[in-house]
Amino acid sequence: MVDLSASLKEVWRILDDKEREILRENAVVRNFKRNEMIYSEGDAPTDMMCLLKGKVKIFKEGVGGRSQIIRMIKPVQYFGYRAYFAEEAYLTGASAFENSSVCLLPMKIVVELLGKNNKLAFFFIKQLSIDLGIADERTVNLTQKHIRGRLAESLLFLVDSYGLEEDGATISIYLAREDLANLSNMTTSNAIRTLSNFVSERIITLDGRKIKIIDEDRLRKISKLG
Amino acid sequence: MVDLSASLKEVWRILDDKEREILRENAVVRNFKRNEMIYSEGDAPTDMMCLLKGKVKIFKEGVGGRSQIIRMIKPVQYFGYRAYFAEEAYLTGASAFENSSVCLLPMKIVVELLGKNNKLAFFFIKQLSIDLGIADERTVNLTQKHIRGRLAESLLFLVDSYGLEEDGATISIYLAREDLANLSNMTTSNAIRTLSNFVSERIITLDGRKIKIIDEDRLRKISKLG
DNA sequence: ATACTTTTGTGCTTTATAACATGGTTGTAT
DNA sequence: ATACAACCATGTTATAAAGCACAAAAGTAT
Repeated sequence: MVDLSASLKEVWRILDDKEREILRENAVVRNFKRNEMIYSEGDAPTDMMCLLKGKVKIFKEGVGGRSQIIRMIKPVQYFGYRAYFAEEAYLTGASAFENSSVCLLPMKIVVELLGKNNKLAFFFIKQLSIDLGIADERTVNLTQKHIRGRLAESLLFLVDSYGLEEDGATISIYLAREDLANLSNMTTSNAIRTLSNFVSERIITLDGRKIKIIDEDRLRKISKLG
Repeated sequence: MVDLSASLKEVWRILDDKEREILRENAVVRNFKRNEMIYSEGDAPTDMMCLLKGKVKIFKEGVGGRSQIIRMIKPVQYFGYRAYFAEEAYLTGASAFENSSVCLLPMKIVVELLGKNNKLAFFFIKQLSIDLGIADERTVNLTQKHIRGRLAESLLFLVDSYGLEEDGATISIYLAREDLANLSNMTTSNAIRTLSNFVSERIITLDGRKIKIIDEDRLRKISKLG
């Protein structure tokens, strides 16, 4: 898993003083409440976003109202720029898992900077390339692995993305079973069921939405072998 | 569906005479036989490719030897540059469906041009953004639609990508049932079965690997409703 | 505190799809 | 022409996962 939290610093380093000034002048910080939509499928993209604080999910509504979480954002990570570059409306929606602060940068300004600063262009090319790779991997994982493998993978993904609490075992994000299901491409009942199976197998323990990883090796094996 | 066949001309237009000369000097054309691998999962990427003639599939091996076709390339389309930009090994393999001619451009040269020509950078940013959107759509389609929906979608995708023959109905690519299955995320038997169902429902007709679309509207409905 | 909604947990049933088995067909190499 | 391999077709069985029903628990609003 790539540590994308480096990206803010990275971008900042790429820019010169004048460019940083331009960004500062045009950036707006907005706060979003728990479960508030940041943008919706079909919206016209105007701004690029940088998550300063909180947690955000990017998702798509599929057939029959089932929603699929495509990726999850943590501070400090950029998102919401793909659609503008592709000259499309948003194909996904974004909403805040918890109260979040987002910095909005007008894409027009970004494109202007991009036209002058090649390093910034390389930054986006690399980021998009990494994300495309992740998406391709994800397609195969979600379609070919069985339920246990998909859930195990999601748990490991959450650990990679949001880390562990001070105890070194509890995943630092508390998701509803439904979100865990949408992340792992399964029904809520199956997420619940499979979680309890993992508990009986002493792979994890549960305390409400807190998930503690007991046997990470085993989780990795389950994730790998589908 | 985006017509990517415009991309060669597009790129060519972006470049100036000197840049075109550099490309010409460093480009190599290679021919690949039917079913020959162009690159493999795990290889280190060195060149970007442009398909001049033929048909190419990009695929990934999943768990249990099942392979998943990620995308298909037609002339004149670029491919194989993602991994280099992401600074990764190839996550996918590419092989020729039929005898194909591929033009190879060293990525080092491409990156050099990229550093000087911003329009070229924008070209890649846009292309990657479009592909990322397609990948996200695909994830949801492959995971949430039922077999009939997935197969219908694949058939429409093939029509969009490779077009129809002079009769205005026969899809201009002849795939083995297995490839159709790998494209639609199902087993070969189910691809065969579902195709015959479509025949009995007078949605398509079959003649070996030739697939004739009789009722495109119905195919679209099936694809949409999962 | 109370009622009310949402979320979680479990057992049971149904269904979609994979897996398997077998035979026919087509293509290909000798 | 013959043999052999790959591909296609179809029926049967097995199973993973969805769907449904209901109850308990937790969270939220009045």
